Amino acid sequence: MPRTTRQRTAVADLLDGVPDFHSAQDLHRMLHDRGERVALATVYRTLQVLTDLGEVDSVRGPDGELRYRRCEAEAHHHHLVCRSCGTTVELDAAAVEAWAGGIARAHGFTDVEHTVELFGLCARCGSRSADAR
Amino acid sequence: MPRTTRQRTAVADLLDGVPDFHSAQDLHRMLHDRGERVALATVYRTLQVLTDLGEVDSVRGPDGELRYRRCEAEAHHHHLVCRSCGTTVELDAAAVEAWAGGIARAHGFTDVEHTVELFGLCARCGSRSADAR
DNA sequence: TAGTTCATGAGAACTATTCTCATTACGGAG
DNA sequence: CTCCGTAATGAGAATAGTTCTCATGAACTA
Repeated sequence: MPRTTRQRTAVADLLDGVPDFHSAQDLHRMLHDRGERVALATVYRTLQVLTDLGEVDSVRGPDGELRYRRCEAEAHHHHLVCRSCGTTVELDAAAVEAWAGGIARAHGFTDVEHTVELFGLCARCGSRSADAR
Repeated sequence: MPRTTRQRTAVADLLDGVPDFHSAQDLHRMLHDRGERVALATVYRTLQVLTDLGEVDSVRGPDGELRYRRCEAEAHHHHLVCRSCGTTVELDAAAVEAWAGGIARAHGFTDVEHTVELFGLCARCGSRSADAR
């Protein structure tokens, strides 16, 4: 029985407005910049709740930090994230799903979940950093 | 110019003796139990060095903790890890590699790296937990 | 409107990992 | 075989992200 609070709403609204993945800390900063007063711990709690409800999507970046985003596709899916600017492409990876399931079954594993995330430099960031070098 | 020290050797030997993935903390504990006196920081440093040398393999578990293991396959590969007992199967995922590369290219991404890990319950642990319920 | 209970805020607490820096000890040169 | 320069170590402090505690505040419900 989740309760509708000002903070909960603020976080949800924020997520509706920003594309791509952001860390809890980032989101907290954004809320603060918007003038919303929400404690960091509350942001974490809310993100957890939303994730449990399946309304938010989370991935762990290469540095181990969790990043969240309003989930757009309904089904299970994966991401291609720009390491530099955070731009995200949602992938429908039926091929990978099938592969993962098959492999797991072949090895006698059950109750399988998988992590598949791609990180790279998007076209824009890629050309920019090429200049820098 | 890496230097061969008692600690380095101890960690390498330990890794040779244990299959499956273990956290740095676990490895440190094991060393301690073996009577080897190696500082935790040194374990971390050594694992980093070995990882850079490609002699050790690391994956980030669902909890975000890094787990290490002596790398068996030479090339880049992925894992199927039992959530319960840690048993690991090394996967040669040429199919996934190709898929990842293709997807990334299709979206204009470069310098792509990917994370693909499967977690589940191995045959043994699966049947055991079925009893428990 | 009153009361119950879930949610919040603030900061402490935790966990994993990295860093600092004084001290130790490889390993090549002589 | 010893001497030395320098990389490696130990111990604990420092970081970063995240979770927990607990007193206080605000949503629903009757």
